Amino acid sequence: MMLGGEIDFSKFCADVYSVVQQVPAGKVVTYGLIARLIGYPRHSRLVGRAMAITPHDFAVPAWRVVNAQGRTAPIFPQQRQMLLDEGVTFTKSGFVNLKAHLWNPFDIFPD
DNA sequence: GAAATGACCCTCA
DNA sequence: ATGAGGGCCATTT
Repeated sequence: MMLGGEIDFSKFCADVYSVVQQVPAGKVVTYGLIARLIGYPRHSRLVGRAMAITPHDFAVPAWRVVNAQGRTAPIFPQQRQMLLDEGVTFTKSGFVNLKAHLWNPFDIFPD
């Protein structure tokens, strides 16, 4: 059983991955947004930890996860090119253009 | 148990 | 844009 405040990390990871799997090609999602969507609004860092142990296969599109500034992951150098291959645009300074590519989880206004 | 660590987030200068 | 500083919180030293 989970004691107060503690987290079932394996379940947490499963929830994180289930969200990431819903992000379509050409869109990105942020750590903080994922954290809020799965009910752990203050755990953006833990989301990062979950992503760090994601196998580099195609089951979970980990490359579509960036931080709130549009920065790509420090330990994942290929990420930028992979996003470019999907048509994601970057600013001159190397940040993802979130205004254009941040995924809307509610899909109120489909593209 | 204290201190350091990290794919984070925010504000301000 | 860049950097500093504070806040955050589970995990690992």
